[in-house]
Amino acid sequence: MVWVGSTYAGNFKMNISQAAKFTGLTSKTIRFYEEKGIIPKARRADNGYRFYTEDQLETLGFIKRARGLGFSLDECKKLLDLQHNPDRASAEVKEKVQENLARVQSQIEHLEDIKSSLMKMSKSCPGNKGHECPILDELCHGGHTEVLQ
Amino acid sequence: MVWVGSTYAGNFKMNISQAAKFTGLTSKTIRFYEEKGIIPKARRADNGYRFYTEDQLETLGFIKRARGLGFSLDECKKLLDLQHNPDRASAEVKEKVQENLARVQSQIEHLEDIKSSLMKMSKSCPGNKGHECPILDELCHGGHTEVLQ
DNA sequence: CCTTGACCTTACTCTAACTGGAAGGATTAA
DNA sequence: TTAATCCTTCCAGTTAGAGTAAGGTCAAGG
Repeated sequence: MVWVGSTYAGNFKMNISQAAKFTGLTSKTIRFYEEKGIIPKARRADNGYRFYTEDQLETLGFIKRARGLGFSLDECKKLLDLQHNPDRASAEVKEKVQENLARVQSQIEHLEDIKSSLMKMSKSCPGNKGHECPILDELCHGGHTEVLQ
Repeated sequence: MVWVGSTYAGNFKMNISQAAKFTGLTSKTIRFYEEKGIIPKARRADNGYRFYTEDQLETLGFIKRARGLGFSLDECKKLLDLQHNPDRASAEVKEKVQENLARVQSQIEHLEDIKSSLMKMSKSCPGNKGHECPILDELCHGGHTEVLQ
């Protein structure tokens, strides 16, 4: 068998920790993806160890990048399915991206609301050794800087 | 016993679903907070039902509002402890708020990075019936719009 | 040949903050 | 009486892994 770095006959195999290092995932995470059916079951060497070829590494990298863009594992799976489907339309992919974009945008807006409430609170509080605290007062009795859920 | 709305002798009692309606929580959530030790165990009526007095309702409202501002349950507990501690300094409370603010801010920044990557991707894709898809290409092979973790 | 350390395997538990459901008892209205 | 709606407890599931334990494998050094 040919391992890392070598390019014998254009193919190579990595064991799980090498694949982890290569993709930026952890061994645990790779096994977890397999168990959850996000990726197909890895092939095994004679000793029972998993090994990964170029294609599998590409798939793992795909997931790593999609996760980094805020896609759920479920969505990663759907994106992978589109990637492996030659009859896909780019519109389907774009739609997933835009759904995600909308969700990210609404999370940002929610956090911005929270941020402005927290800033108001922070400004209202002397932040000294005294016991009086407008922050606690507001948390206790409610106020108009409250964030609507 | 005097129930909702009534103010007999300045005290009243609510059962769990009334307390839930009043605070905007759910009965399940209130029980959960009790089980987790975020709030003290509720007193029980003769039939075993929990009931809540004005003070308890205030505490529940406190948590509801603090949660809405992005504090974890653990932090809510700490804020409640400060609220019940007459020797607190407002500086301690303000510190919690500022920690939370910093976390919220960094979440916003992370999401903004993701958002801009997603927008670039979306623009690069024709979004038609064709199979060619720059989004999938980038997820597959990595690109410079990648979000650094 | 033996040991040591670094791998690999599976299987189990834990996290946050709930939500949903099942099974059984209590209360209330018709 | 009966039905609907409460209440109780307990158990399982959610997301995306991380942590730990017990045991098998492998390569290097003495």
